[in-house]
Amino acid sequence: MRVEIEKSRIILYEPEFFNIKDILECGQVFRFQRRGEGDYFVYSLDKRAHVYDDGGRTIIDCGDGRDTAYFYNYFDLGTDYGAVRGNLARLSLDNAAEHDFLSKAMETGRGIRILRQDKAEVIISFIISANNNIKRIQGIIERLCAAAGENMGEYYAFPTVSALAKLSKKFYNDIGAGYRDAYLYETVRALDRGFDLDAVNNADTHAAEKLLSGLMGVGPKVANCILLFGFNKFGAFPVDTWIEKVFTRFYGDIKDRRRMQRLLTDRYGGLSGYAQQYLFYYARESARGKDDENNG
DNA sequence: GGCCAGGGTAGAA
DNA sequence: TTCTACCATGGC
Repeated sequence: MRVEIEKSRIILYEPEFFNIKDILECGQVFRFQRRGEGDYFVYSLDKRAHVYDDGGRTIIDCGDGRDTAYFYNYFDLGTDYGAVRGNLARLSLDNAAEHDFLSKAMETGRGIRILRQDKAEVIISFIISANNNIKRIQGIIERLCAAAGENMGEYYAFPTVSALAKLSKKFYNDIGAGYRDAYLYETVRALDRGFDLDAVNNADTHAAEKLLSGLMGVGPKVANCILLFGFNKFGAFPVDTWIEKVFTRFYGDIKDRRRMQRLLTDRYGGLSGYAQQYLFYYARESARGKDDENNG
């Protein structure tokens, strides 16, 4: 993929492993808006990019040019996904059924890239995500931004940690967070008091998971999401209800999520996070397909 | 209208 | 260390 960087735009020519729908709708990020086919706004912290397909090109319009480098890093444009996918495919060769399934998943999610998101934004977002559905998660985050984020004119920024720390537990309840209100209230205060994100960053995946678990509302699954999407530790493998469904197809007798995670990370090692995203997206998209069949 | 959603916590065993 | 009850809310 040829990447051309202008002042305020990044242009991708014939992108084989960049598809904005796959990237945004694979569940790693909640702040985006679909404008049409292959045409999205995506928001990160106080920034916004307009990403759209234009013939054989994809344009990433970063606004006024201040944020071009930010979004180059955000979309992780330096990583060679061809190489990642090749290596990943080899890791499941000893299990034909799983290999076949992962191959289909990688084809369905051909354009997925794992974003490099802001750590605090990911922590807050995935605490909200627990035992929740994506539509509702998006609504809660939207109300959070509108109420506590800076007004950027056409949209609201994600609130800063210090702004969040001024909010009451009742506030989180009022925006619809349900019983996660206390988790958000406590964790925001911990972050504001200087919870050591660098220590998490410098730790290996397992130690980092333990550190994050010290935050209220962060259990094994949410911690792995934070590690993958916020710290880009690719040895992480979040096991959620969708991964559970996939897993049961191949290892039906194992019910425990921690054991599933261990088995999968043993197989996929430092590429676990990539495998997880392909599998999650494929599982969800297939379920959507079935719904469409049932409804029509 | 009941089941489910990118589960976690606290307390018990 | 593992098991269980409980948790708010809205999408579908």
